[in-house]
Amino acid sequence: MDAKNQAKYEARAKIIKAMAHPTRLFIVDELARSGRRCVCELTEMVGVDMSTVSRHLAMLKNAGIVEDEKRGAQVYYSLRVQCVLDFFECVESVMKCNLKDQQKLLVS
Amino acid sequence: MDAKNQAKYEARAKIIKAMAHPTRLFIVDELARSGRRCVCELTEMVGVDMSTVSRHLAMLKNAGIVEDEKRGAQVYYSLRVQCVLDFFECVESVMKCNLKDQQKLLVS
DNA sequence: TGTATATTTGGCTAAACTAACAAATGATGG
DNA sequence: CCATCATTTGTTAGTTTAGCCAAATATACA
Repeated sequence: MDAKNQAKYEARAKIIKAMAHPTRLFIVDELARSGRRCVCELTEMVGVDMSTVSRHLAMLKNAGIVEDEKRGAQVYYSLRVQCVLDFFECVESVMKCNLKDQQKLLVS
Repeated sequence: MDAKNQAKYEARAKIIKAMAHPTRLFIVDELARSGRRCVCELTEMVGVDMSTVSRHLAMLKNAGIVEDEKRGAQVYYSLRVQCVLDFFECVESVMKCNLKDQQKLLVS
């Protein structure tokens, strides 16, 4: 793999990596469901320190997955690209496929 | 987030994490393009030790993204689920979106 | 102005993770 | 038996990072 390709796949991996954490997945899922949430709301839902949630959101923003909008004292986050939901769909089908194979093993 | 949800998002994250590496992304891309590749072919393309490639493939297999088939001395890998290509498509559109925003910053 | 709330950031620690190579082990084919 | 292909083990070194606390910043409201 040459340097150019290396850089290309590193850039892609960076974006995917931003999704590869349970808390951030939850946040993305919640934003997809509700459209928009402020940090304090997400903090309560997730149940960790607000500074931690803020960091997770900064990662998602840095990757270009979410965007923020200041409204008074609150900062509201929302999805910047809708297609991230395809991620979930695909992950679900992989999991279903894994489950099916495990059942096959049990039967035989 | 309760324990049940925690487990749910951890399982999802595990699958996404398996894709969050440039070499593994390259491999998935290559398998999507060519349909099937043995370890030795991939090793030459990637340009790292064969044992390293084998490990990457084991991770992808463990996540349920690829499957293997033994043919004589070689082991051929192929995609188990086609929808992973949606990942790429989405990542591309996120990157395009990022680029567009950067250009806006330059103009203003 | 002063206080409370919301958010980000710096500092820090512990920990997990992981990629990579080398070497040993297994399996297959000639 | 030897060569090739592949996996596994051991190891190292490096990165990463998630989490909390505390400090800094920003806004709203009394």
